Amino acid sequence: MRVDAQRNRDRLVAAATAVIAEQGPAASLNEIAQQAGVGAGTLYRHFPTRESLLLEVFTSRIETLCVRARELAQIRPPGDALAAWLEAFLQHCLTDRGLAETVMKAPSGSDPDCATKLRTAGGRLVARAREAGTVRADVEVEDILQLAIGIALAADSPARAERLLSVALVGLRT
Amino acid sequence: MRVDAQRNRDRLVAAATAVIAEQGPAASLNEIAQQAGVGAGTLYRHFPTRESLLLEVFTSRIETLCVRARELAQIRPPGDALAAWLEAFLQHCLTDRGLAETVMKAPSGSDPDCATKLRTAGGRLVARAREAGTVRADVEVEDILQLAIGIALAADSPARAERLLSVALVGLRT
DNA sequence: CAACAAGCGGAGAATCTCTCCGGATGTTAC
DNA sequence: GTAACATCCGGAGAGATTCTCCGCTTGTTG
Repeated sequence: MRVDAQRNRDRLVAAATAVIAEQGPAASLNEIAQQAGVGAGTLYRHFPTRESLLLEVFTSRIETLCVRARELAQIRPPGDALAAWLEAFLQHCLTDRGLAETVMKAPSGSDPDCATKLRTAGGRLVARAREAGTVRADVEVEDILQLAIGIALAADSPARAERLLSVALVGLRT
Repeated sequence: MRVDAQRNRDRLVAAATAVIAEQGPAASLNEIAQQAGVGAGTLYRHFPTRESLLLEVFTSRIETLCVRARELAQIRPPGDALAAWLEAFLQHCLTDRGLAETVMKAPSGSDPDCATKLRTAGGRLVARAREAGTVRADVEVEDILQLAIGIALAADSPARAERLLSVALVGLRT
């Protein structure tokens, strides 16, 4: 990749991060391009869809969560680790409005595919908890993630989101 | 209200119902107005926001659910009635893409305020179940509705949605 | 049936997404 | 260094959409 292309890409992600933090994930792509000092065409060349841009913006969050999953797996028993990780995931979703939606709608075939990484990281925790007999065996990995995403999407306050997650966790236990 | 105004309103709702069934809840309002044989201004006079139109479109669904809540309250024990009603709610959300979102975002102050009716109807079932000691006492009415809405929003298939609801119901029991 | 109020329509302003291609700018081979 | 090439850029503009505004039409009422 040419250096100017890389620089523009970086600028776009930085501008998108700022604008989205301010206006939410439905912010104008035009404005993002302008803020980045770049033409609209450049934006669309680097990020063909809005989702691909959002995914890039949320990359650092997602990777933080992946790391957290590994940490928790080491310092906590399976059941606790899963619960703590879901809570962290929820926290991030509530902070960055749009993260949950982005992860939900993410296509599974894109290249950096952060959403898939997140699923894998969470999946390990779930698998471990299931082997340890802490969570129901008839529940798939994807179930648990979707439940967390749904809670993040529908809850109208952080307090409620946490309560709903705790309810869901009770339901997940054996 | 003048009779022509009423007629136009009816036409708009009919057209919106058809177009939304075909294109989803993000359908063009222009097209809905055109389909109704009415100017765009007329649409916006009757329904200032997209949400208000969607709410009207989903009115019959919502009222069906309110009726169902009353029926279930009579023929089933409290816990079962609530579970069955939530399942019915989920069914409707999965059928009419956009119902869940509409109910979620509905302003609580509008006049026919179907969303509030739905909350009241569901609320009675929840209250009854709580009095009977079937559901946890520390869970509010709104919690349960938001949980169901979240599941409807995030689930990627009807089968998964039902499984998630069953998990949630376990968590809600005392 | 006149006078008034209520409602209508659709042109148009403002905004947004997304495309296209002439021209500018890195990169590479010599 | 520089010529030749591939890559990338910019932003005008097409097309779509939301929403407003106001002159004109149509019901309603006494």
